[in-house]
Amino acid sequence: MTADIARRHTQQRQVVLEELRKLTSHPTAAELYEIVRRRLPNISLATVYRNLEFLTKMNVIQKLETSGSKARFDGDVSSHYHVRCTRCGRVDDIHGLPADLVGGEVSNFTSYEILGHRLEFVGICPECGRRQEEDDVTNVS
Amino acid sequence: MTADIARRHTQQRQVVLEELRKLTSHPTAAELYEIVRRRLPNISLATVYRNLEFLTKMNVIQKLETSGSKARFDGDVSSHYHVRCTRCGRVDDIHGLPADLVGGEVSNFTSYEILGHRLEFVGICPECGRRQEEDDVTNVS
DNA sequence: ATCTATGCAAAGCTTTTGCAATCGT
DNA sequence: ACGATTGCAAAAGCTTTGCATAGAT
Repeated sequence: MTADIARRHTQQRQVVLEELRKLTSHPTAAELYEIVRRRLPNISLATVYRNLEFLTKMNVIQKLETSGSKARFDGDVSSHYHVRCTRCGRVDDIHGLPADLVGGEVSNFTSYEILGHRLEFVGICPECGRRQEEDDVTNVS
Repeated sequence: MTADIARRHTQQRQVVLEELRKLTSHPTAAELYEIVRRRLPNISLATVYRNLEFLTKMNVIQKLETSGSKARFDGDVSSHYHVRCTRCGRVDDIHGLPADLVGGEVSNFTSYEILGHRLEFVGICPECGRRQEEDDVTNVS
């Protein structure tokens, strides 16, 4: 059932995929490039972009383009939602939440043929929340 | 309750707002620029961007940045969801759907402090759907 | 041998910014 | 008069693309 991952099985494509799968941080192309570079110092950013696009089309990874100016990538293609921190931009998975959170009643309110939806939560990550509290204490004057 | 729209009440800002409010098409900055240009031929794209940003901050309009590479703008700030056509990129409002479609149960599944969510539906707009059917007929060979 | 994939550099596209001039108050 | 706003052009930031070379099957 797994899509065949590559027409040409190159080291670059393999390493891009492996490193992405090691991460739960949903990196941008540039972030992943820096990581992959530790194993393949001569790889180019363009190759990372091309492989990320290719793997997305093959449905081996997924591209998260809900908001923000940079696309982020997720090595986990199972359907799940994400939270984005409004302070630091970090993106995390939300596990356990039903993937069909948004019902089919939508079709009654539009003339579009609904194929799906994109949902992303926004909030403050624990780290930024903690930093906030520290600042609050520090700023008492 | 309306935020005061402008510190300086310029013609450019006024026309940008008026033209945006006439549209239900959620134009991009460049699209709106072309429209505004019909009334103010010398306006610059930068001014359109600056005013869209300003009006967004004033909460007079809203910026839709759910997906796609270009931001789109909505002269209607009431909270409502949108559908995006995967074929032509067009974005329409969905009216009548409860704005709190996505429940608060989310907090049980993440350590983030949840502030809100971005939800956008994707599908095929009536026009593209019709075009599809025509093509299907045409392509019978 | 063939044809995809890569690296590099350049280009593309959307958005932002520096600056001097202009306009609103 | 003062300072926000404008127009222009340049810059910035992310992503894509052309092209010759290298590499996979």
